[in-house]
Amino acid sequence: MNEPHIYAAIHAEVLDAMRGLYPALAEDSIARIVVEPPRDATHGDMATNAALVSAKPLRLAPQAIAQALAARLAGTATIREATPAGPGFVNIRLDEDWLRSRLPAVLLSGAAYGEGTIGTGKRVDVEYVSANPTGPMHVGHCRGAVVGDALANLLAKAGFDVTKEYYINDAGAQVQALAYAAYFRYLQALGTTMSEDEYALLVPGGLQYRGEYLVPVGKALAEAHGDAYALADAEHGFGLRDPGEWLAPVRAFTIERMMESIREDLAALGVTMDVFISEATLIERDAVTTAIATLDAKGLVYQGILEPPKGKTPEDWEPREQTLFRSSQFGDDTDRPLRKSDGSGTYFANDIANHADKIARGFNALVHVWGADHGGYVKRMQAVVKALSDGAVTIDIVLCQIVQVVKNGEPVRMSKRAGTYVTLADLIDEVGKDAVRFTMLTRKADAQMEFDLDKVKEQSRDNPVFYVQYAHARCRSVLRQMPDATAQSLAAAPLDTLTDPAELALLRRILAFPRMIESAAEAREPHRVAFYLADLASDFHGLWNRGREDATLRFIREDEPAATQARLALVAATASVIRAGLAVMGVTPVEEMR
RNA sequence: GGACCCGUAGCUCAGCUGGAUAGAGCGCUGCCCUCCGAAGGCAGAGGUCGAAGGUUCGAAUCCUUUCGGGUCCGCCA
Repeated sequence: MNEPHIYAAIHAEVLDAMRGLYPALAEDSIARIVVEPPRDATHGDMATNAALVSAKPLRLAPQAIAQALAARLAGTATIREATPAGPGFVNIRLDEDWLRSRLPAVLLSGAAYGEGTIGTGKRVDVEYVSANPTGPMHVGHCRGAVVGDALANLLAKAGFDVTKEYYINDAGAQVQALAYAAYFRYLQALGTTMSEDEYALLVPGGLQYRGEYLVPVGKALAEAHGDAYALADAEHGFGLRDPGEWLAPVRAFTIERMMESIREDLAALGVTMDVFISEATLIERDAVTTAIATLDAKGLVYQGILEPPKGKTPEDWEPREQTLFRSSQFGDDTDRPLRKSDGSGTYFANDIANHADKIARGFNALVHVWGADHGGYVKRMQAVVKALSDGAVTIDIVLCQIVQVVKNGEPVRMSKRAGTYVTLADLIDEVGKDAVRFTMLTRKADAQMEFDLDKVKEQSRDNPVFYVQYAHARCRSVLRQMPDATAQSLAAAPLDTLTDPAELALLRRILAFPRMIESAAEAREPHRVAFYLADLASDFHGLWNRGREDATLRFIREDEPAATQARLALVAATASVIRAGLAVMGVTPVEEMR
């Protein structure tokens, strides 16, 4: 069990002090007290708003409370100095001995450092990727995959019991069209002379998926079933047999193959799912009907007619009575249809079943990572979860904005026809899995991103992938020179020689890691890990560079074995924290730069 | 027409859920390598946080309006 991190420790001290000073202070005011790093580091290590938030309930001047609080906090073993400031802040300067004393625990906990407790006892389901199984994954899926995976890792790090989930859209018209496309490749494998365009005229919706990736599927079908699914045809050799005789098995076979390739792509990206949920299976289990019935029992389903969409009304719009869900009662703009005119469930209805299933599986919190094009879907899904769980289950939806791939300063156009379609596998081949993952996390999810293929491979200060990896490699290179130093031996080293501002800055950064994990998890923002690591790397490189001008600041000094041990402890802790952070991001640390 | 996301230094972006004099990298300017850790280092300039109102002790952050950019918008998934 980790001891509380430094912010939690000081927060507890501040609360104690406030309770001691003002026994009458209500708990809801106490709950608003925070301890944070001040924006300006010259103000100290931490600052608290305790006086500001309790001034009104106590009917006292904030400055007076700040005075009293500062007096009470100063001079403990942890706090060297507490001073009232500004409108009523109390600035806190930590005792440096205390800070140094926290380092051994970092070394000893190793990869576990930063594990938090905010998620303890909570089960969270993170659903991401969920690409339709109609073809290979492309860069458009990539950001969601990385963000979702890192977010899941982050939540696990913060103490949640996490399930990584992939929802397979294997029920609708898209996979039907996919099956027809695979069937064409099957006929080709048998030797049909029919052209794509001829075939397109024979099947509903035409030939929608013309990619080469279905060729092996067609071959496999031919190997497995011979010509049993085809019809001898004088003109082309082989032609279309009644779909009733082959469509279902061909569809199942093709989806299975597509999912295999998706799993491979994900594995190349370092993503492994815990659970795959099939939309078709939910329908077979009658989960959709059941879920709608549940909503109906709550009085949230009715027959009604929707207003036409505002603005551009579709040509063929006509008012129609439909089965609707009252999502507008939960903040959605309008109610939403549950059944198509043929009586089958809409995609939305199926997704309601999916969420009812999640809730039934006992999750306390649901998280989705979606592309920006699903933005319009957010409110209705939140409405569903609120309605089904009576507000007991939380749902957070992280929207990832578009990624623009740039090469040689030119945007790469995404076009299947022009052959400039960038698959995920291509991207990984080009820059490597680690660079892809790290780079995808160097923007917050809701900002658009440019993925510059050249920049990502660049070895310079402004490429954070390189910069962070380089810091780790430098740490490892120093440690390799002192092979006797282990985490255990370094954890026992006296640290009182660590007094240089650059050393202390690095130490403070290391000690801030658990708090960063906590707040990033709470905000569902994995990109913060990347920014933290860049800052940590910057502190480390800064210290390294100091050693260039001032030889007494080098890590290894033959004449000063004690100081060397202390610095190695700092270096080992730095490497350890970088590894812990990269682990959350799903990036493999490097031992040396090449 | 409506919904959602973004708008912060010349450029690319952070800003820890409302805190103090708004930060980083790149670029720019000026210094620093015959050698010792320069794929670099140090210092400096650069901002009415798109605009206008509002909420309060306090706003880049919350609300309203508005201007740009993006993603979408009834039985598609």
